[in-house]
Amino acid sequence: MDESRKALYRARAKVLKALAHPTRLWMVEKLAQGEHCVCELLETVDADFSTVSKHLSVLKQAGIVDVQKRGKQMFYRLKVPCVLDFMGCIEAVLDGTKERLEVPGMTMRSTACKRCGQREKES
Amino acid sequence: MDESRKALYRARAKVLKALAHPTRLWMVEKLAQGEHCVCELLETVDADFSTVSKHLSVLKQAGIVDVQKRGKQMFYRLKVPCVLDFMGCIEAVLDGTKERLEVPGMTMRSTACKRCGQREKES
DNA sequence: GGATCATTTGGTTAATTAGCCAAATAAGAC
DNA sequence: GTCTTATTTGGCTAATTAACCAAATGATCC
Repeated sequence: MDESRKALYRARAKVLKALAHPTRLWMVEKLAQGEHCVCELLETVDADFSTVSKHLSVLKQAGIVDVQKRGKQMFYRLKVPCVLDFMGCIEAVLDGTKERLEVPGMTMRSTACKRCGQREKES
Repeated sequence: MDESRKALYRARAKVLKALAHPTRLWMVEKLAQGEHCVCELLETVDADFSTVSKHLSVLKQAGIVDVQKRGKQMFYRLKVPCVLDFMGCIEAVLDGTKERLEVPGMTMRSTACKRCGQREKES
């Protein structure tokens, strides 16, 4: 794998990592309903002001949310709403069985793996 | 937010966290093409055998992949293929502009936030 | 049985992340 | 200008995670 490809996967992982926190997931759903200032989010979250602010900055850095200053307040909004679509699949993972349908003839494949040489090398 | 709701968000975050690593993302795509044993994945990854194994176990624990032992080998396969659908949206996040279309009338909202009391409390 | 191959587990260290507190900014309000 | 109010930044500590190495397991082969 070349370096630019690695960089791509690193970048993708970073976006997922930004989402991969319960509080941030909650905030994303909240922001999906419309923009909110930090103090509004704070109310629903039971954490320190600075903690909430840092979570938001993680989401902003990742490019998931947007922020706009108006008066004394910072208004955050969901910039890329398609992240909400992840939830359905995540639920499927959690259910753990939804996609389990074993296709009976498809399970067997080669058993060769002496130093893994006997199988086709894919990209 | 009640405890069971918190638990839900924690569970969802855990699934995302399992995906949120460049090597694991790569493996998921690889496994989307069909099952692979650990040594095959190892070849494409440039990491220690035990590191690869641990990454796979994170994915398995999260419920994203499945494993089946045949002979000496462990064959991993993607259990919930819909996680691949995340990539399109992740790319949109990375592009950072795709979904930016400002709806002009929608930006303004209340400016009231004295201790955040003046705005409706949503769930 | 012993040897070998494929993989996992345990231990260690370094790096990253989450949380809180306190201090710093920044924009009004007075 | 000073005084709030809203938010961010800078430590700090505790917890989690990633990587490697070495040892352990488990299956097959002889």
